[in-house]
Amino acid sequence: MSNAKVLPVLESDAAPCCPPLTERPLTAEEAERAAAMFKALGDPVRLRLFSLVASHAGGEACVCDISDVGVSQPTVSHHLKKLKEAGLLTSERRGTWVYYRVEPSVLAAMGRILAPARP
Amino acid sequence: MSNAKVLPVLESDAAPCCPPLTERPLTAEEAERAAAMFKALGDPVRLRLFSLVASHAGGEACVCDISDVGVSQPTVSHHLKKLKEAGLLTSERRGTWVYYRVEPSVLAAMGRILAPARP
DNA sequence: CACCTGCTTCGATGGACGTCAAGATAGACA
DNA sequence: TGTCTATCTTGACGTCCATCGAAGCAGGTG
Repeated sequence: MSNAKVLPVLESDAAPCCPPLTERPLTAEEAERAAAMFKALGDPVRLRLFSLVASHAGGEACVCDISDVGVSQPTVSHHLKKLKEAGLLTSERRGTWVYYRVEPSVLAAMGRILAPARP
Repeated sequence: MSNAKVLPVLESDAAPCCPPLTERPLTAEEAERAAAMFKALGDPVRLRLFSLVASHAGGEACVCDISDVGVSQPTVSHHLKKLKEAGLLTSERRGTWVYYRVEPSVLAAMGRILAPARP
């Protein structure tokens, strides 16, 4: 199942990152890139924020929708910035509120990296 | 050593940790468990070690096969222990050498979490 | 039995990270 | 235009983590 629809939206480390972990040993450079994405999801608050945005209707959510993750709003903003820097989210200001959206290509790339050897 | 620190990821390989991120917002408990696995792969050295074991013939490799990741051997052992605590690897001593093997169920669970939305 | 090799554990250090409080900025409404 | 709400940024603090050197333990080999 080759879903090779890679959007060239992101400038840096996005979709064509790495082969599946079960295929070949990653090089140091590949591991650095992939580990940055995994590290972005390695925090419970960030993972929860990401799932909140990813599961929202239309794939986008504003900060006003996320206010019950257990941390203060500046911390939420900080984590959203981290996710945006990792290429997992994109932000857009529509008037008063800022909407965050998931980057489906990056999600697919991470899933491909974790694909088991024999599907 | 004490087995009391093993994360509840491996309690039963039939129970996946969490639903896909794109389906529902994760609860705090689910996010805690899933983030522990992602954090284990959030380090370049660990990710490289994991891919070395996962891509090895038969899905197992001994520490003697991994000696070019750029860190000292104690550090390699430290990271392998972390991966083992996260439930991603299992170790077995066969004579002189210790062999590490991947846990395919956990790999599949992580891939399922990252599965893109399937319309 | 003694030595040697391979792997783990211990203690310490330096850097990175998560968290919050306070200030700054952008848009909306009267 | 002025003010108010909502969000982002900055600075600081405490904690966790990766890394290393040295010591400890297990197993094989002479």
